[in-house]
Amino acid sequence: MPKTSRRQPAERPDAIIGAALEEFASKGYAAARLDDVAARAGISKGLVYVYFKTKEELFKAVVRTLLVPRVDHLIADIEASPLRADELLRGPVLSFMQQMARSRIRLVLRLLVAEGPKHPDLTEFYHREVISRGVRLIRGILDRGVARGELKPNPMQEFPQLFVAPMLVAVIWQMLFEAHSALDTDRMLAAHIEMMLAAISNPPVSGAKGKS
Amino acid sequence: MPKTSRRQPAERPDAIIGAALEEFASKGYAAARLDDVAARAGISKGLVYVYFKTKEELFKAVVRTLLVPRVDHLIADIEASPLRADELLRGPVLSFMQQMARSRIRLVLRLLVAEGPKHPDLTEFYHREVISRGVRLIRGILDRGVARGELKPNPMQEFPQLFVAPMLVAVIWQMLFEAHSALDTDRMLAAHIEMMLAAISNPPVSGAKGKS
Amino acid sequence: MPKTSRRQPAERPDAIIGAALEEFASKGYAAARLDDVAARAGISKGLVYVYFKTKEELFKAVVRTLLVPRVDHLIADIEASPLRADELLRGPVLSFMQQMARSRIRLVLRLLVAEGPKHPDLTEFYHREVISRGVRLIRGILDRGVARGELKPNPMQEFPQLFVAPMLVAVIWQMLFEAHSALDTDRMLAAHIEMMLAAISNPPVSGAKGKS
Amino acid sequence: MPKTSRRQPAERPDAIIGAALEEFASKGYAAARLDDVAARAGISKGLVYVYFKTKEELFKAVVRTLLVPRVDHLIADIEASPLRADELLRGPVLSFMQQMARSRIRLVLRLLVAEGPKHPDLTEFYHREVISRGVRLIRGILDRGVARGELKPNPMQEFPQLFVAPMLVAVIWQMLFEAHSALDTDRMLAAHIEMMLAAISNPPVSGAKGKS
DNA sequence: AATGAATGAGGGTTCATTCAT
DNA sequence: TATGAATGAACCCTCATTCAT
Repeated sequence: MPKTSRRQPAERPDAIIGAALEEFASKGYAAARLDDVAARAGISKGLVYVYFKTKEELFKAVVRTLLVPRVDHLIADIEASPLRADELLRGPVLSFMQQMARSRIRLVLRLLVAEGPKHPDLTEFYHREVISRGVRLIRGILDRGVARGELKPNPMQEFPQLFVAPMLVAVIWQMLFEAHSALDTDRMLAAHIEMMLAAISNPPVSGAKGKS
Repeated sequence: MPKTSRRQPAERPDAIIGAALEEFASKGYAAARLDDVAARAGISKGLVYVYFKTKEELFKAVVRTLLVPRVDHLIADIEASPLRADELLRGPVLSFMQQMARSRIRLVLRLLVAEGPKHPDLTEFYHREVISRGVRLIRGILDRGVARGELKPNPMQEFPQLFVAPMLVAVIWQMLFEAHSALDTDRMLAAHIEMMLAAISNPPVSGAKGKS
Repeated sequence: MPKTSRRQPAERPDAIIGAALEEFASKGYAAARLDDVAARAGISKGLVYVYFKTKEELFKAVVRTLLVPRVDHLIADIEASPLRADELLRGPVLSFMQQMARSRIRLVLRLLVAEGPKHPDLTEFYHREVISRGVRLIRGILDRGVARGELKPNPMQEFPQLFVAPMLVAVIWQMLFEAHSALDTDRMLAAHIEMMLAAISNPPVSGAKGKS
Repeated sequence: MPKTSRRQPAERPDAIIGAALEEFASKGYAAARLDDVAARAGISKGLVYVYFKTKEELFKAVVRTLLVPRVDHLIADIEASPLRADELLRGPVLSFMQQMARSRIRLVLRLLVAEGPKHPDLTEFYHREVISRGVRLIRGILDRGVARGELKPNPMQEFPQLFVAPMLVAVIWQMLFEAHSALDTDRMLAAHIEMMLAAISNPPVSGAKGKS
C-alpha cells in the first residue's frame, strides 16, 4: 500500500544524492546499502531506482554532481580576476582549499581514492573534469606570475600537484585522524601558501619567514 | 591424503597476508573474496580460518604487518645518523618517500584511506604506529636542524604533514591517474625537497633563490 | 490537461488486450511487464488498472477475448452448411486450421500451454468454450458423414483430437523451430486432411492416394 | 551455522535437476523459485549455486538431461531392428509415444513450448538433438518401408511431423484438460497408428478399412 | 593440519499495485 | 478520466563462516 507523499519531485534526485554521499562516504561503496540511502532520503528503496538505474549510476552521480560545480566556480573566479599571482593564491585558491578540507565535498575526495580503481570511467571523468583543470589552473597562475615578473621560475610550474598536496593531506587527516590528534588545517594550508610564496616570490615577500 | 604440504606452515601466515594484500588492494575490503585470497595463496578457503579468525582480522593483519617494519627501519636509520638535516632530507627521507610511491606498500596506504572510517581501531593503530611516529621523526629532524643553525625556524616544525604531503599525492596519482597522465613522482618528490630546503635552509642554498 | 484523448475510451479495453497479447506472448505471463503493455497501448500504467483489476484478470481477458469469437464463427459456418463432410473438412475446417497456424491467435495457444497449469479457472474456461466445442464440432461432422454414408466408421469419431493434432504441431513449430528449419504448414495441413479422407472416405476419394 | 550433511555429492546434480523439473514444470521458469527447488531437493539454496551457476543454467540442464537419453535409446532400438515398418511403428514407436504422454518427460515438453522463445539457444539445442533426429527417424522408417514395398508412397515422408502430432496432443491434454475430461491417450495413439497404417500400408492391412 | 561441501543471512533489483493530483 | 510518483514484497545471487571428513 504505497503512501505517495509526492513532495517536490524536482528536489528528489538531489536529496537522494545527498543521502547517498553520506552513506557512501561513511561506509564505502560496497558496504553502503540502498535501503539506508533511501531511509536517509526519506523515501522507499524502490524510488531510488526511478532516478538511478543502478547503485553504480547513483555513485557516479554523487561524484559528478558534487565536485564539478565547485571547480567550475573557482576557475571562473580566477580567470576573471585582475589580481596578482600571490593575491590569487592567498585569496581564492587558499579559500577553496580550506573549504575542501572542511565541507562535505571532502567525502567525495575520499570516495574517489577508495573506489577509483574499481570505476575506471569515473576516474577518467574525474581526471578530465577536476584534476586536469585544477592542474592547469594552478599552472596558469604560476606561469602568468612568472611572465609578469611577480614570481621566480620554480618547480611547481612543472608539478602544480605540489601546490595542492597539503589540501589532500588536510582532507585525509580530517577523515582518519582527527579523533586521535587535532590538526588546524586552515592554519596549515595558510602556512603552506606563505612558505611557497616565500620561496618563489620575486622579490621575496617581506614579513613571511623573516630574513633577518 | 594431502598431496603436498606446499609450504612450511611457518610461512603460511605471510603467504596469506601477501595474497590478501593483493586482493584487498585491488578490490577493496568488501569486494575482496576469501575464496580468491585462498586461491592466490595456494591453499583452501578453510585453512585461512585456521590462521585468521575473521575477514576483518585478516585485513588488520595485512595493514599491521606490511607498514610498521618499514617505518621502524627508516626511524632507526635516521636516529643513528650523524648527518645534517638537509642531508637527511635529501637522502634517506627522500628515498623512503620515493619508495612508498612505487612499492606494494602504497596499496596499504590506499586501503587505509578507503577503509579507515569503518575500522576505527585500525585507524588508531595506524595513527599510533605510523603517522605519529612519522610526524615526530620529521619534526625531530627539523627541530634539530634549527637548533644547530642549519635551518631557519619554519612552519613545518608545527606542521610536518606539509613535508610528506607530496608523497601522498604521488601515491594517489599512481593509483588513479597514471593511466591518463604520466607523472614522474621521483622527480616531483626531489623537486619538492629542494624547494623546501631553498625556503628554510640557513644560509639559503646558493643557486636556488639567493637574495642579498 | 490531458493533451489528446488518443482513443475513444470505448476502444480502450481492446487496445489494451491487443497490447497485452503481444507482451504476454513474447515474454510469457510472468515476464511481461504492465509498464510495457501500457506503453504499447499508448496509455499510462495506472489506466490499465481502471479496466483490469489485476494482471491476472488482464491475462484471462486476453485469452477469452481472442479465441472464442473465432470458434463461434467457425461453428456457425459449419452448422449452417449443407456441404458434405469431405467438403467441410477440405473447406472451412482446413482453412481455419491454416489460419490458426499463422495468425496472432496462435500466440494464445502457446500462452495456454505455457500458463495453463497456473490458472486452472482459465484452463477450465478454455476447455469449456473452445476445446470441447471444437471436439464436438469435428465429431459432429464425422458422425453426420458416417450417418449419410459419406464416411466409413473410424476412430476419429471417438478421438476427434487426432484430426486437429497437426494444427497444434503447426502452431508450435512456427513458434519454436521456424528459424532452424522451415515447414510449409499450409501444405502439411492440407496433406493431413487428404490422408485422413483417403483413409475414411466411402468410397475412397479418387485422385488422392488412390490407385487407378 | 551450516549443517553439512554431506550425502553423496555424486547424486546431487541429479537430485537438483529432478527437483527443478517439478518446480519449473508446475510453475513455469519465471515463477519457479530456487528456494523451493532447494527445499524439494533437501538442500540449502546456496548449494544449488555450487552446481549450477544461474537459474538459467539449471533450467537448461533440466531440459538437456532429461530428454536426450530417451531419444538416444529409441533411435538405437530402431536402427538395430530388423522389423518391418509397420512392426516398428506399432511396436517401439507407439510405445515411446505412449510413454512420453505419461512420464515426467512430458513436463519437459511443456517447458519447451512455454519457455522456448525466451531461450533461443535452448530451442536450437532441442531442435538439433531431439526434433530433427526424431523427424529423421520417422522419415527413415517410412522411406525404408516404401523402398521395400511394405508401404505406399505417402505425405508423411515429407511431413513426418504428422506422425508424431497426436503425441503432442496427448501430452498437452494430460497437462491441461485431464481434470475436465479424461482422454485415454494410450488408445488414442494406438488408434492413430492403425489409421495411418490403414492409409499407407501396401497391401492395405486387412480388417481395418478394406476397400474391396 | 587440511579440505571443500554446505549453510543462510543479506542486499541489489524488479515490478505489480496504489493513490494524490 | 488519466497520470506517474511512490511503495514494498519478492527473488536471485553472493560469500563469510562452519564443520564433517
